[in-house]
Amino acid sequence: MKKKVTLKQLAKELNLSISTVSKSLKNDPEISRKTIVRVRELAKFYNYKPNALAVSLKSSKTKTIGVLLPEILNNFFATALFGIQQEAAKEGYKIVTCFTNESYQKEVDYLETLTYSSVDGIILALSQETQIKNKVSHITELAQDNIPVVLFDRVSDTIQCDKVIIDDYDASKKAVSHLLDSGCKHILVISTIHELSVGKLRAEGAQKVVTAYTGATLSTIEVTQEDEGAKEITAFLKNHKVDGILGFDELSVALAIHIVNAIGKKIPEEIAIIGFSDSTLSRYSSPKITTISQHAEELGSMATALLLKRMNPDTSENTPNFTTKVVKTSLLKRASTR
Amino acid sequence: MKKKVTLKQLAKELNLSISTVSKSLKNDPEISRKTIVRVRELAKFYNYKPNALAVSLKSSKTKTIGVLLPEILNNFFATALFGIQQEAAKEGYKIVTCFTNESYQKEVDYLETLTYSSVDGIILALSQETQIKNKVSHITELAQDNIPVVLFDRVSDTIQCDKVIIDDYDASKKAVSHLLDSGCKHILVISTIHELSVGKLRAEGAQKVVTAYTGATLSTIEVTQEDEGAKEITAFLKNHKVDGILGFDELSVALAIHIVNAIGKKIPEEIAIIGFSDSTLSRYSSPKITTISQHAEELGSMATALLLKRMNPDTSENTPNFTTKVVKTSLLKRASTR
DNA sequence: ATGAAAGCGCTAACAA
DNA sequence: TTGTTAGCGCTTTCAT
Repeated sequence: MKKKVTLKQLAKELNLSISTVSKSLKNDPEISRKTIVRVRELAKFYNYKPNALAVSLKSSKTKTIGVLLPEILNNFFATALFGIQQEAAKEGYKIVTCFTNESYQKEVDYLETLTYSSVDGIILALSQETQIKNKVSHITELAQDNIPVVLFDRVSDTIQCDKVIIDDYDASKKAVSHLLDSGCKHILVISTIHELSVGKLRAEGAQKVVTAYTGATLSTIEVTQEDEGAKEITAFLKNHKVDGILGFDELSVALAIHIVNAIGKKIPEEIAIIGFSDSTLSRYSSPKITTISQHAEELGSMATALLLKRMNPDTSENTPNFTTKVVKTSLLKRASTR
Repeated sequence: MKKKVTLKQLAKELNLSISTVSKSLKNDPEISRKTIVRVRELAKFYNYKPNALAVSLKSSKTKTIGVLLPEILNNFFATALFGIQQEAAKEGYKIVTCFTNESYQKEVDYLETLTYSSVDGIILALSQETQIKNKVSHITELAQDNIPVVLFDRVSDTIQCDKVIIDDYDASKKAVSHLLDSGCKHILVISTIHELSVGKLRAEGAQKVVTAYTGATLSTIEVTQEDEGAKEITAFLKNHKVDGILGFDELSVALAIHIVNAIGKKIPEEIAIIGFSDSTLSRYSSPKITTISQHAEELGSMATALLLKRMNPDTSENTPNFTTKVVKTSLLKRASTR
């Protein structure tokens, strides 16, 4: 069994003191060239790596970021996570990830676990339950522990911190405008996220555009339970004229596609579909689904970059105020809209 | 700014020694009831939590599991990750996750990062490049560092460790049998994972069944580049009689669905489709796609359970030999097959 | 029943 | 140029 080599062992073998060895490995100029070379050679021979735990204990830095996501079985968050991990790795940071399953209590518990296992900072998208309850003291308290937080996508005005969001309101306007411009008169919005900040913004944006166009009707179906929602949508499509559907989230889009196909309506001739989720489903459906691209990976990497800057501030400048970065979405025109 | 409380501070405030405080918090019987109560009360008052770093340094345990995945934008691995995190959390373990993007070098690098930041164990699915090169010394060497590893899904015979896999060979037989039983005569297999262990096993299984049925033809298209693959599949379907398709992976299934729809063939009447991936695409396609369920979440949680057992062996028993758990897949019959 | 002291592996101020 | 020492926060053995 290969034991991990420590400074102590190197020092002993070289007949030097521990501190000399430590300094040599840092190329400290106060150590002689000759000694440095000797030390580094032996260190390389043994493949010495400093014990990260000891370094962390000493420095109170762990080079670890805590990531708290509402769910992972969701293209958006999975993609964001990917962006986070990639960006973190660039700077030598690791990520510890937990999933709250949209539960407030889990969010509280995991946050505690993360802070007490000493992550240097936290990236977080609020759980649905947290947004509904609007209880965020578990997050604001992090400031007292001096742990920087970056919120992304699911944010809260009550929390003072750096944030990265998309332009939900505008994106939704963009989507509805696209439908109307292509001749849709009767738009149906489907949402499973009406309780979320992003869902509300999207609803407002959609309504805004429709109101501006006289004569147009905006109906909304808020889905809470998948089966019931599916029935409701099916019934609605049978009993109302609908020629365009906007799905606010992955599940809504999936339901829309499935049901429109099931009742035998042609996409986009009879019903156009546009969605907020760029999942495999959207990309490989027939026709391919027009999508608002949320740039999830960029969202993740921007959140990480912000956090890294907050954790390692430029000594030259004074601490900048909290910013909210808004990532512009783009309309990925595909075949499900005219 | 709230500072984290330490034993030292508690001791000072209580006029006790650090060790007494430490023992009290552990309910050490050699400490008087009265003292224990006093200590615990003050600890609760300050919401004392032991510094995880210090504990880890002392105990050489971090309560952290390193997880190395080939990719995350993939329903299978995302689901497995979910299972891993859930199971780990049950025992108070955190997970540090990295994505190799199927790259050997990244796998090597991340593995080094993980081991030197002292994870207690590692859960890993080999990258594609690693399986092709069959270079696994970076993994076998972990044994020398006494870091237990559990491989899942993408495994290697060269590596001696606990493993969790699915019955790829049987699953594939099951899938092909299902197609043949329902009347398919000309089956096309599509695979983007022909270089992977799992892909090879699935290929063997499929071939086996077809060989057993005289007269049936098994054709295979191995897709390396998506666009070219799509063309190849399209051409093949035009020039050959195909009445059943088996997709070995998420992309293959997606391509199959998309192309069959695009060329206007009816599913399942003209072409039946069955796949190995239970993504949103499969579940919300019209018709819904018959799928081999890989029980990804269970795979993840089993891998974690195995690792936990290996890291915290029962003192009563002697160390068990390495095991390979095989998770039985099941056929999720849906509407894309007859 | 309580405390002193050593040590996990490292850094850094200070001494020599 | 090199070494000594103290200390990060905790556990644990061994006094008292």
